[in-house]
Formats: sequence, structure tokens, C-alpha cells
Amino acid sequence: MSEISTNFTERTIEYEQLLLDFKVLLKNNNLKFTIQREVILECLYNSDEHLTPESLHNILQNKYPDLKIGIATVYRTLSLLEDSKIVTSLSFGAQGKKYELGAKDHHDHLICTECGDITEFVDDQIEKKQHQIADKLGFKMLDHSMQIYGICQSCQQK
Amino acid sequence: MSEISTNFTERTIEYEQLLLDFKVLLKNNNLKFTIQREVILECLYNSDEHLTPESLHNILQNKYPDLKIGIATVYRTLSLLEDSKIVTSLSFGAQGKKYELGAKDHHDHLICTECGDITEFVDDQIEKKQHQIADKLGFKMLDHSMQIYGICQSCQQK
DNA sequence: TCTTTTTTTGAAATATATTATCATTATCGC
DNA sequence: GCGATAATGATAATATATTTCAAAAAAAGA
Repeated sequence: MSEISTNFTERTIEYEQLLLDFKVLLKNNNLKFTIQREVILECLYNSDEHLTPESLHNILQNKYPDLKIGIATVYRTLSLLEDSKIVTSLSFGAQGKKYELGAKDHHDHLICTECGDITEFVDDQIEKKQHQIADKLGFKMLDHSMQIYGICQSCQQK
Repeated sequence: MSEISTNFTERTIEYEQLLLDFKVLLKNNNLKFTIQREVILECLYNSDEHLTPESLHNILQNKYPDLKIGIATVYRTLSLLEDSKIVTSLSFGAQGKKYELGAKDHHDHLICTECGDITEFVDDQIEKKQHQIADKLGFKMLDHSMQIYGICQSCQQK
């Protein structure tokens, strides 16, 4: 039995729900709920940024050094979460794939073509407009994605 | 002097313009116009699909075997074209980056998840809104892409 | 045209990212 | 707790991308 405490900084209702959904999903597929899978989900939940497998691995190594979590486990878990539509992977510009929890509200992305940084935003008017356009063209809208490319504030100052 | 003929299947006005722009760009940056750079641009122009560096390399090896074009040259040229905003790289789902020519008009797409049909549209209000959002967040907007996924009219009738 | 200067090239080496293998360990139903 | 099964970390194997460098090609000048 592990002595590791997950020591969550936040345990919101929303997170509890997400965790429960994850457990149900695992059970339905004869997969096991492990401490590694839990801390990866928790880390994604508590992070505001889009994480690469590498950065996620670093964070986890610092936060839970006794777990000695392997990079392979991070990759495997991210694939599992992506297949299960719990996280979404993005890959814009230069540096590799980035993952984000997909359970939150729908949002679009501003992507810096210089540093690869990704900022999220939501705009109700655009959401509405998209529905209008789909309707007008006799299209049954299921999902959408939008990216704005450009140069972020800090890169402009360089 | 090379004996290779580029043997273009199509040489539209649009392509000639693109090629000219490319030549001007090269000259302005003290770069040289090479047969390799030309066939890569031509191949991207004549392809309907999004190409990976790998697939582009294969196509070029088959089409111009005597050129013996190296994979490094493909990567280098794609980076150059991307930096110059002539092509855009995308990365959907699993493996690696894909490139497409980005010189055309803004591409907003309605994509049918049933039949794969793609309809283009432009909406001024959305374009404006995007600029407003970028401005508000101190972001210098260069480009954008938007996709709406759903079911098209004819697939709904089936 | 020929010569000089500079850039580009292909091949190979290197670096980085991702996936597979496998012996060991953990989970979970009983 | 026990046994069946799945997951783990370490590391090997692949896949993907970039760098190096001598030779070749392109542009500029005469």
C-alpha cells in the first residue's frame, strides 16, 4: 500500500464529479484506478496552462517525488484520457503536443506563433454567429474549433 | 546545370503569382531560388491534401527521382515557407505536423462529419469580433482558422 | 562567358519525442 | 488475504526533427 498522499490543493465539487466519471469509465473498461492516473488528472485540473507530456512529468516529479512517476506512464495516461474525450490535445506552431482538460466550458484559442503560448477565450457572440451560419446552410452543428494566430504581448516587446 | 524538368501538370495564373511572390521573398532575404524549393512549392500547390514532411518527401522522390531530394531539405523548406507565412502547419489528432498552402483567402470551414464534405464561408461580423478579441488581449492578430463540425443537409436526409 | 562569393544541398550524425517490451508491483473482486 | 489481471517504471526501440559539413549550385561581377 502506498504512503503517498495526493495532498490536493483544491477539491471542488466539479473535480469530484470529474474524478467520479473517470472512475466509472475505468471500471466499464476493466481498467484500474491508480494513484498515477489520479495525480495526472488532478494536475491537469489544477493547471491553467496547456501542458506538454514533458512539462506534466516535471510538475509531477516535483510535486510527488516519492511516486517516481515515469514518462511512459504520462504518455499512456494522456492517450487514455484523450481517447476517452476527457482531455484534448492541441498542437500549434513549434513545440509538440499540448493537452488540456476538455470538460470545461467550450473555448477558443489565441496562439502565439513566436513562443507557442496558448491563451483561451470564449465569446458568446461568436458562438451564436456560428450557429446562425450553420443553420443558414442547412448544417446540423455538432462542434467547432477556432484558432487565432498572431504575436502575444510579451513577444511583441522583444 | 540540371537536366531535370519540373514538368508541371498545371500552371495557373494563381500559381505563377505565388511563385513570383516566393521569388521576391527569396531575393529580399538574400536567399536563392533552387529547383528543390520550386518543386516543393509546386507539390504543395497541386496537392488537395495536407501533407506531412514525410509524405511530401515520398511524393517528390517518386515524381522527381533524379533530384534525389533529401528529407532535410524538405524540413528546411517547409520551415522557410512557414516562417514566410506561405504555408501553415496544422496538427490534428495523432502523428506529426501537416502543412498546407496558406496563401488563399481566410479559410473558415463547415465540415461534414459524415461525408467529409467541406464548405467554405466568410462572415464579416466574426472577422471583426476576432480582431476585437485579439486587440483586447494585446495580441497582434496575423491569421485565424475556424472549423464548424456537423452534418450537412444531404447527409441529414439519409 | 568565366570567376568569385555566398547559399544550398544531401548524407550522416545528433537530438528530441513517442511507443513498445518486460519483469515487478499494485489494484480489485472475491 | 488470495489470486487474477492490469499498470508501472526502466529502458530499449522507433519515429520524428535538426544540425553539421564538404561538395555542388546559384547569383553577382567582370
